[in-house]
Amino acid sequence: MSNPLYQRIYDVVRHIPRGCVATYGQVATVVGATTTAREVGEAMAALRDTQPTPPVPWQRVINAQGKVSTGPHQQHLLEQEGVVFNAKGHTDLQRFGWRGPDPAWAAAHGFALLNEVNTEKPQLDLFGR
DNA sequence: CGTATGACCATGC
DNA sequence: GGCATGGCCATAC
Repeated sequence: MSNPLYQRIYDVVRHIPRGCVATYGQVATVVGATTTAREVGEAMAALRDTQPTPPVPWQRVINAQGKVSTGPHQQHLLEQEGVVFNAKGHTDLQRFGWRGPDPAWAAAHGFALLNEVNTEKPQLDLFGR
């Protein structure tokens, strides 16, 4: 697509590392203030017909509930990359969730970072032990 | 330009 | 946890 907005969305998705997942909302936040999760979904849907080059790792974009939105195939692709899902199809966003783009890259291309949530999290030892 | 649509999300029950 | 609702905003017609 020559669509500028979609190109920006694809650029961001291409920066999600292997073995990580990002939510539609996260991608929307990075792309820009007016961009919504719905538009990210639209941009991903457009890939069903035409795959741009370089390819976009669309499977790494999932919904805010930690589940895939398109069916078992997407989950399978992620599992091959090392992402773990439980029996109900949920993944742990704290563990596999994307922490945001490289700050230098984001600044160079005019993208935002993922503020809020992360940074310092309380040391609740509720997983692992 | 108005309407319908959507691989979404937060909220409330 | 599931289901319904309203909001969101770019696209397609």
